[in-house]
Amino acid sequence: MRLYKSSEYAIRCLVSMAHSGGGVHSVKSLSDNLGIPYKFLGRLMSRLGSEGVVESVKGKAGGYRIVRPLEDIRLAEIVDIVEGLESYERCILGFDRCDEKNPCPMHEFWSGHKDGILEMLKSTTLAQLAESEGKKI
Amino acid sequence: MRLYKSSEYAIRCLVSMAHSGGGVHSVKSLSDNLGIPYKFLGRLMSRLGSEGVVESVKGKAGGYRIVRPLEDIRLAEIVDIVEGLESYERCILGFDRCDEKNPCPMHEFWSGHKDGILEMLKSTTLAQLAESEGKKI
DNA sequence: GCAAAATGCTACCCCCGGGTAGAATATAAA
DNA sequence: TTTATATTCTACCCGGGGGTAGCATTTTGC
Ligand code: SF4
Ligand code: SF4
Repeated sequence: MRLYKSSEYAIRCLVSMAHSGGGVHSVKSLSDNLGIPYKFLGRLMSRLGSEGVVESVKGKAGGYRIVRPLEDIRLAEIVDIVEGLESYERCILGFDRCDEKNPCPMHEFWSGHKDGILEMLKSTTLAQLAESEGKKI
Repeated sequence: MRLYKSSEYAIRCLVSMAHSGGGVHSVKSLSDNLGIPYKFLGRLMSRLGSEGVVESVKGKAGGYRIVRPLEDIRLAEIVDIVEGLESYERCILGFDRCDEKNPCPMHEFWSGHKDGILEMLKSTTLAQLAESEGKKI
């Protein structure tokens, strides 16, 4: 019942970058500041780069930079890239092919929360998260 | 963002047993009816037996039987036995030591849903789930 | 008593998320 | 041009959830 660590890392990383302006951040500095394993974060950022969320700057003083507008990057997109959204679109019990006509006994208890969480991921943008100055990342 | 398969199996299995009366159910029949791997379910039921949720009946025509009152068995207890509740008591981002004074930027978005889900697990009993006749398990 | 049918137990296997290591490559600064 | 600093790529290890196999044990029904 939690995001994969990769998703957590990606979100914290992007929020941190957005928070401190649109400059270039090296994986090394991000790794140190956020306490994320260096090599692991490197591979993760590379992935986000190939998906067009960030842009890589090679060579000395290089790193990664967010290119798209912050208002345009939603949590759901990040989670989808890193771990996929399948788990968030179906039920906590993992059943396939569920609808209102053929629910399991838990449906009425679970359905609302599931939809709420997915909606939260889909509606929250990096811009919103970056606004919260002073809060921990 | 879902229960472990073990938790799903345990819940479906217990609901099925509760649904069809308080008799003895063999692992074989449960495995066939619910489509759960036989050996895997056997080990899982053994676990539930040692935790006092069900009782094992050995020998021919043996199996497992729910002993405690259905109103007394809550989903949270089952999940706790099978996979632990730690993941449901902390946040979707996996941070430690969070409080209202030192929130991360996602807190206001996430906190309500997290509490709601845990509360749902804690308040839902097997008796409630067993009531829903005709619904799929 | 004996065989059938059930649980109980141990030892494996596979997959994948998480993490590490190292070398190759690119590039800006000195 | 050299060098330091960065990304990039591949390969590997580890732990745990999920799953399988086999055999021992228990007890009922014949
Ligand atoms: S709670 Fe609803 S969505 Fe989940 S398995 Fe049951 S019927 Fe399907
Ligand atoms: S959302 Fe709240 S509980 Fe979760 S990491 Fe942020 S501050 Fe902590």
